[in-house]
Amino acid sequence: MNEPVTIKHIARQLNVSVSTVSRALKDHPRIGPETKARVLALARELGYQPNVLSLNLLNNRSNSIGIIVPKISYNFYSQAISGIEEVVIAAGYNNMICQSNERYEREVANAAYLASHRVTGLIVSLAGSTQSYEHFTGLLNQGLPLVFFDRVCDELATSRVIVDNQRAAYTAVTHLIEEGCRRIALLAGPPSLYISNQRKQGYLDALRMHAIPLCEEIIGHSDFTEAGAARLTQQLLDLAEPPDAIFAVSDRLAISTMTVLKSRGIRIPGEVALVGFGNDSILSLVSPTLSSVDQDPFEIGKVSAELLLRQVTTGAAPEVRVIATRLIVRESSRKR
Amino acid sequence: MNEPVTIKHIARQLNVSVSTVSRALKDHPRIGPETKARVLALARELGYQPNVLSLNLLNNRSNSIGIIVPKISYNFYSQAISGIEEVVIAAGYNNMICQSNERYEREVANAAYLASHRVTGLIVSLAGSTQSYEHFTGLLNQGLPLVFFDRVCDELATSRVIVDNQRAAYTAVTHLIEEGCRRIALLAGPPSLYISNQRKQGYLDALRMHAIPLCEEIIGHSDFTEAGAARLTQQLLDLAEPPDAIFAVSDRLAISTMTVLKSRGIRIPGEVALVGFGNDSILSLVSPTLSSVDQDPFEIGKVSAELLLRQVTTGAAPEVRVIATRLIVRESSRKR
DNA sequence: TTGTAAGCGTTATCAA
DNA sequence: TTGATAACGCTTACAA
Repeated sequence: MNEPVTIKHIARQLNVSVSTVSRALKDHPRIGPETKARVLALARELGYQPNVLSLNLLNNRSNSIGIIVPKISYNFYSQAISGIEEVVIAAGYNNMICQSNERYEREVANAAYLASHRVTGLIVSLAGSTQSYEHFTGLLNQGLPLVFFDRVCDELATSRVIVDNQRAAYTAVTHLIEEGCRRIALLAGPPSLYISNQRKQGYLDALRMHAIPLCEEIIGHSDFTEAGAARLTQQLLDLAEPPDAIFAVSDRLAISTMTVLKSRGIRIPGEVALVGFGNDSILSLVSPTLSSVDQDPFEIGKVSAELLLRQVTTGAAPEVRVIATRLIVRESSRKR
Repeated sequence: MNEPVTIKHIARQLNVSVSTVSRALKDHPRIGPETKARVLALARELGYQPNVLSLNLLNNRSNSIGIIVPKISYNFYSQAISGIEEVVIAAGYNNMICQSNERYEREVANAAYLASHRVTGLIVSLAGSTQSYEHFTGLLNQGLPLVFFDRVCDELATSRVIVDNQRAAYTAVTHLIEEGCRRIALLAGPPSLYISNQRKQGYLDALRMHAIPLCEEIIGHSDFTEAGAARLTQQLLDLAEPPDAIFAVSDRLAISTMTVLKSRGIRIPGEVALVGFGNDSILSLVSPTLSSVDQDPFEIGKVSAELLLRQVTTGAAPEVRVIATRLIVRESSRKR
């Protein structure tokens, strides 16, 4: 039960003051070379580790970046986190990862937790149920740098890293139209989320551009959960006139949809074509392989971290970055 | 840029001392009801949030549990983390999640980072490359409660949450034998890892029990990466006498193996049967669906957290828990 | 070159 | 019932 070594221990053993020890350890100029050597030697011998808590208290600021994502188990987010991590660690910071589990209350708690730890900045993707942003406005007013990615908040003047959701959705739906689909259902996300609306807008654009009449009954808003997607899919299939294609605004929804389609013996893409969003690594392994919009989550994470660190170190203004997407066509939507 | 409110601000505004404010906020008995009301009112109005850093420094202990896993993107670990989180949050703690990325150096850095934040305890699954444990022995000697799960260290006297790897592997290999396979390859993990050896032992047991001769050339040790598994699979298939089944000690390895088999046009399970370990949610979606050993990662996480918290609160002794597994037979190993 | 002392935000102890 | 003070580990003017 040897308790942690502090500079006090070192000072006492060496019969010098704590400030001398501090200076020796910090490469301070005004210190005798011999004293310095003695301190460093003993510090090493005792396995001295600076107490981060006290340093953070002193600076009123920790050396960590806070990350809040809906769920780390979502492939997209764990990859984005890896991207963030690469940049953050190279810059000498650490990161504190939190998941909201898609719940607003957890997101609020996470934000408070990270703020109370005086993180250097915050990188956030919103929970599906989040509809108000006071838990962030307060922090912004305190001057805490904040970067949203993927599920961003467009009401706050922060950096944002997004893909061109509207264009990507437009491309995906146009692809379905070109494959001959005419009754294309949309499996959307919660209307409260910006990206959800953007993707829906792209869907609407594509229909309009190709003079396909809009039909509200084949547009379903999910809560981004598998269960919700499955329920909506069942409803779509039970319609008098079921769709001949489904565009799901996330891969998890698409997978859930696929499971339902298969369980009802519906051929993909023969009877119903399917396109997802996110290009999860799973998609090329399932059968049929699933078409999707590739978003490069690792890159999105990296850029998010870069924007945040730039804001921290150079005081740069918030910035919006749009990352390129591309449609990956696989079996689930190839009808000819 | 309004800076965080402290008890000093409140004290000054109310013309009382900081200790009075502290007492009011902490429901201390010796405080005038009127003063208390005034303090609470102002604290609420100003949006006072206690400074966690100073509290942690004072107690030399944070209110968080540290978690180190090889990769949060591995389905097994993100689910285990969710299990841990459920218990930890219900008990009023937070958690700090770190990933070693399978690298020993990151694991050491993570351990130091979490220790320096004076986490209440540590829940760890080892990196594939970890072969020495000094980064943990020091912390143990400082009295930091430590629980290993999944990839545990059997050289340290800590709590451990594992499955009966040897028995599970035995069952899986026996299943392959019963399906008629006679030349069963083992795709093992790094020999430095305890679980890797346990699973290998189960494999050996099964062969011996069924009088199947052991053949060293069809036993390959991977580093738990997809690339490594793919390389080993290629080698196995290039043998003069390739295997008629492969038992991979992790689902990621199995998936990688499956990809190679498919790319070479080898029928599963017709020519080569395949069984994985972990029962990743992906397995029922791939084609053919993959047999695997189910480990219940959520439960493993929960139990790990429970053991840790018990140790923290009641000073209970370290304990080893074995979680039940079951073999899930799917298409990839069903030959009749 | 080294030491003293204040301070970061909070709580606990002691005194008033 | 309240206030002053020390302490947690560390850094940094300022003094010596």
